[in-house]
Amino acid sequence: MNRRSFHRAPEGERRQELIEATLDCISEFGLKGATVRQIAIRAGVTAGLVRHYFESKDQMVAEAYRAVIASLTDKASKVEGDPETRLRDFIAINLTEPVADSRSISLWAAFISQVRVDPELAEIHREGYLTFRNTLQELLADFLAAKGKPADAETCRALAIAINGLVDGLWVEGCLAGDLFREGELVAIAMSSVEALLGTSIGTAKP
Amino acid sequence: MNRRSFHRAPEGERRQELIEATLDCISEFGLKGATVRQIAIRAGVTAGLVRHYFESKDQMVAEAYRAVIASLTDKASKVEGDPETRLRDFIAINLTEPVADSRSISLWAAFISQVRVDPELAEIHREGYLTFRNTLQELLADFLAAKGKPADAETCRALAIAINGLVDGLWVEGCLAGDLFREGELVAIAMSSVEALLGTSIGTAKP
DNA sequence: GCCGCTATTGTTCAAGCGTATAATAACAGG
DNA sequence: CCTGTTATTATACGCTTGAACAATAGCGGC
Repeated sequence: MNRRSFHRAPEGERRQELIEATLDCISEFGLKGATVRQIAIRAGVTAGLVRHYFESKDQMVAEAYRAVIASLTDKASKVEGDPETRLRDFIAINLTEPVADSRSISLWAAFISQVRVDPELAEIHREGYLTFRNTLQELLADFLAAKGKPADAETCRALAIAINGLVDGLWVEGCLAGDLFREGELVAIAMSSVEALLGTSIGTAKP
Repeated sequence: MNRRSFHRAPEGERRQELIEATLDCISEFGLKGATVRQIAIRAGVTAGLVRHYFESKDQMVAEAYRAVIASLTDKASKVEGDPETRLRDFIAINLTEPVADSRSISLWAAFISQVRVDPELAEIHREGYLTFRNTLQELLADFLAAKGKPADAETCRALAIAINGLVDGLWVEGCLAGDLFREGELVAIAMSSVEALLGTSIGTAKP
């Protein structure tokens, strides 16, 4: 019986490949369909190797969750330009691909459904949520200041909670039923809604 | 070896008990922790009985999902009174217990994570979502008409999408991190946000 | 060019899974 | 009180799972 040939992956690369394969399996087959064997097949290795890189399957899943959070928040946290542009980009990024697609929400939901079961996942979630909301809150404070609008901390907090909710909710709607909306419709609705909430144009008015 | 005594449950009751036990297990242990044996223990019966009531475990899970959707939408769809009161109650119901709690979102997320895997669950979800949004859209149309505000179908559609997103998003925030908000804070934020979106008071102004 | 290290393979194991089936306890009707 | 029906239990089966382990192939240092 011939042992199949194999090549050694460069430092750290295998780890990343395994995490990516884990996410592929979770999004395609669900959490319970993401078995060690299935993940190994997807990554093009054998099951035994998983245990060489991760102490347990649970640990690998937790790391995979961190990767999901990062992929969902990285781009939006790096917006640049003047406050108005940053706010607009923040909203648009979160409601268009690749952040808003069915794979993303499958992964997000799979992990959210486990936060009650696994305290480590709960901690990862809370940290990601607060980071996201605080980014938004600073964005809003900068924007309102630039517009010469009064914006005490309490007002900014309430607006950040509301707009965070709005964006998250529209993100869910779009991910789950993208075909029910016209191209760009969700982004347009989000923009005009945020304008209504802030009582100010954010530069999206039609000519 | 003594066979344990048992009693026959009234017609249909067992079915309901099994579905409830299924939901308990999913919320406590996750989808993969909700095994036939665990569910049977929770329901106080033996595993074999499950197959007497359901053709397969998958079928039972699908029925359990229907029960979740119903529990999340039933109360809000039965609001009564004048349009303003109905709109206010609709919002408040969705953002307070028992609709908004950590068990609800665990269940919701567990099923959402499977809509890509199981077409039957996807169908159940879509139906529930559209029903919910249409209820809200009619609520808005009635409310705006009562206020003497112009409200063509397209405007109502956009408002329903936005407010649905807002309520869903705040629901998620509240379910996952209820301790980060003050008592009634999310409802208050939702009310003032909806007022801003509609450009009208909905009777929540402070004296 | 050999040697040691380790990344990778292939195999095995006990536990738990969903399902199938036979035995039996409870109940309804005559 | 007996009898037929069926809801329920108990047990078994084949399969998959996460994990453990020994064997080995590839690679860096000498």
